[in-house]
Amino acid sequence: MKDSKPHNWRRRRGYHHGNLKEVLVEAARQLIEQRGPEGFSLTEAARLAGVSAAAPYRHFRDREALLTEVARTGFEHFASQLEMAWDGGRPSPIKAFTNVGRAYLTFAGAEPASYSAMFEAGLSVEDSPELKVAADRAFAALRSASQMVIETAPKSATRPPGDLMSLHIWSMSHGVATLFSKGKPGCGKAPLSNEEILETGILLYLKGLGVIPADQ
Amino acid sequence: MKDSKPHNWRRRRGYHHGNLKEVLVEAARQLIEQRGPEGFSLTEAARLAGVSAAAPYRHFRDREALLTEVARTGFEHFASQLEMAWDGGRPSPIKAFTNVGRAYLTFAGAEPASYSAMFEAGLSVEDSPELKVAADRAFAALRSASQMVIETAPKSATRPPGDLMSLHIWSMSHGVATLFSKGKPGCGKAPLSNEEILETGILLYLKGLGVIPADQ
DNA sequence: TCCTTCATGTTAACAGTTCTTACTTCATAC
DNA sequence: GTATGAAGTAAGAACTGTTAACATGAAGGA
Repeated sequence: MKDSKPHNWRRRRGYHHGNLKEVLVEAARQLIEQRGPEGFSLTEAARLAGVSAAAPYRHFRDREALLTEVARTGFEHFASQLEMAWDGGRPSPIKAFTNVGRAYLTFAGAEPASYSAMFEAGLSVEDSPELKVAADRAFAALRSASQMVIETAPKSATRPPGDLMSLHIWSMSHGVATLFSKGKPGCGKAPLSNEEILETGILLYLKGLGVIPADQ
Repeated sequence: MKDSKPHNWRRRRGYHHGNLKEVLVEAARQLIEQRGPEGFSLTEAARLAGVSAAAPYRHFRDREALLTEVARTGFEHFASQLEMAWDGGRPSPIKAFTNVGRAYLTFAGAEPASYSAMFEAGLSVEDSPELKVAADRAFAALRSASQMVIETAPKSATRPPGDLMSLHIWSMSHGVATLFSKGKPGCGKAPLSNEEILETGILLYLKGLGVIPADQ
């Protein structure tokens, strides 16, 4: 669906499935997209994968373990997208930074199930070291980009630490990504697209930082 | 818990409960706080209210109807808090505006169940007119405050429409409120409190607007 | 004062669904 | 040709939402 290499989706050549683990993760994603992170069932994921209800237990200890795997792979993919968008700050830090913002929304829109497993499923990072590693990688991308943007500001300007700036940007991105979707409480009052809302917001924030001249 | 008048919580003087509807809503809030919006059960809410599993159907058509009521009353309360914090723009629009931001976080922290029913439960505003009314009231508070702040900006500055500004502020507030809590993926990297993160973010945004002098 | 009415409870049951385990069977790699 | 990993089958125990039929008791009119 998003990967270049084909998944052999639901293709089994015999008794053994072959790649049940990946297929279960993908099935879980489909279900989460429909019913939300708490509403998906291990049994139904198995059914969707064309396999018995007990089969998943060969690959996942728990229902929660599958959910965690969805979140983990989501963070991995998320991090890749952000890093790619940042592209080392090319062509310019500011331009690259807005690209990161766009990439954030693109990911949230293209993989809503991953996104909600990552941020709305109530998983704790402390429960799984692998999850923490993947999450940290994504945040590191945001933080290093923020840091580099800040350093382009004139010395006279107020320069908050890169950590803080990345939290600001992250918050606004997350807010835009989760609030303004179909049917959500705040929808309808926005004649603009998510991308436009976030981009104008980031631009104003960057002006406040002094990174962008105020009269632009 | 948050109201001045006592609820007669779980007090029944006979066969009839007296105020079962309110008590069920409050019970649902407790459960949602523990298990999330999708994880609460009508049966368990009834049990918590000290009443049979069928009793709630006298007051709510559905499981979802109860969830909707949690969200609706949440929005009502939310709107009140925001309006109170804004206080007509006193003592100054900027000060009042940061008060609104603080009130936003206070509400999300004090009533996490309401908040998640309002924004993370996947309820559609279109399904219930009453829900829409309550939600609109909250957003109106945010929008009128934004509008008034914008009008204090010098004419030379870029002045986005109040609608757009309120979406920016709402996004950042929602992001801060939902991202940086105990155990959440992004927690731990923040040596600052939610309030500090949001306040510094809003201040930088307002500088970008030209509402606050840049060298402050 | 009594008797009816009716909103509000209760009990009981149906029809699903889920998670999870124990044991069995298959097919592949060594 | 067998060890082993990966599926299937079956079953238990627990929930759930929801409905139907019955019980209660407070309010108000006769």
